[in-house]
Amino acid sequence: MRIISYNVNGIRSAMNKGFCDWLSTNPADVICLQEIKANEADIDVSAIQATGYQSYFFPAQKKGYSGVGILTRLQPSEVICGNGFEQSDFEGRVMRAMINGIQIICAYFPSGSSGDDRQAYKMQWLDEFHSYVASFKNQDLVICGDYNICHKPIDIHDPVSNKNSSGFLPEERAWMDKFFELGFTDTYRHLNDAPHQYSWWSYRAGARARNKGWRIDYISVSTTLAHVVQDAAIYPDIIHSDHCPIYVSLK
DNA sequence: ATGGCATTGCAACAATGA
Repeated sequence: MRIISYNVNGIRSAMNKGFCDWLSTNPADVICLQEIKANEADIDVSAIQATGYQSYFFPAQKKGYSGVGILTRLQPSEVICGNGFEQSDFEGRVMRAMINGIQIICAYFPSGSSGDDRQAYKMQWLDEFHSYVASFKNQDLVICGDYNICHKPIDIHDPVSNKNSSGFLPEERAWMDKFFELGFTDTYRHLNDAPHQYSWWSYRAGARARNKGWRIDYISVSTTLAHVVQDAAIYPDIIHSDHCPIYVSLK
């Protein structure tokens, strides 16, 4: 099974930049989307379906904000919106689909960049998400998403000047350690130790052209699944968003 | 330390993002 995670920064904006042409190339069997920033009624779903994907969306209650979605060429046996935490579900941050016997979770972790209150909420959300994934005892999980955290210095272009930046704070990086220790594997790092590999770049100051980025998007799998990870990739040349798609293929 | 850029809602800028 081939899986992609992609923060599209507004699915309508991405569709205006050729997102469906890219879908038509059949880039994966399942595509987890974050930051759709739209209600389903405002999305041209027929244009997506014409590329061969079924679509499921979980928008935020707040119009034009956050929201996640799953596009799939395979029939899910179950699709669940939300993870049971009130604020997270109000903001449309987590959904999951059971596909070919694997629980695929799509998550848009909060940003803490807009102020102390949002950073505090991010830390609360991380605690909640940890208990959510821990509740799937003995099940194989694939956790796709925009984690909004760089795990290690290799995952950010300038670890020194960003040492106090939300997304690279010690407590956030410690959460990533704890998350992986719970029994998950970072599929990209499992296969690749190359530096300068990023999935998000600021729109400002030509950051993307200069590859001044952050690796904040991940596809994690239950460590019991690590042996079936065939390939993992980042696609920085696919440009419909300030993030790029990331990819994994499972045997 | 600051600002820089983009999407969206809603019709002028405000909110948000990392």
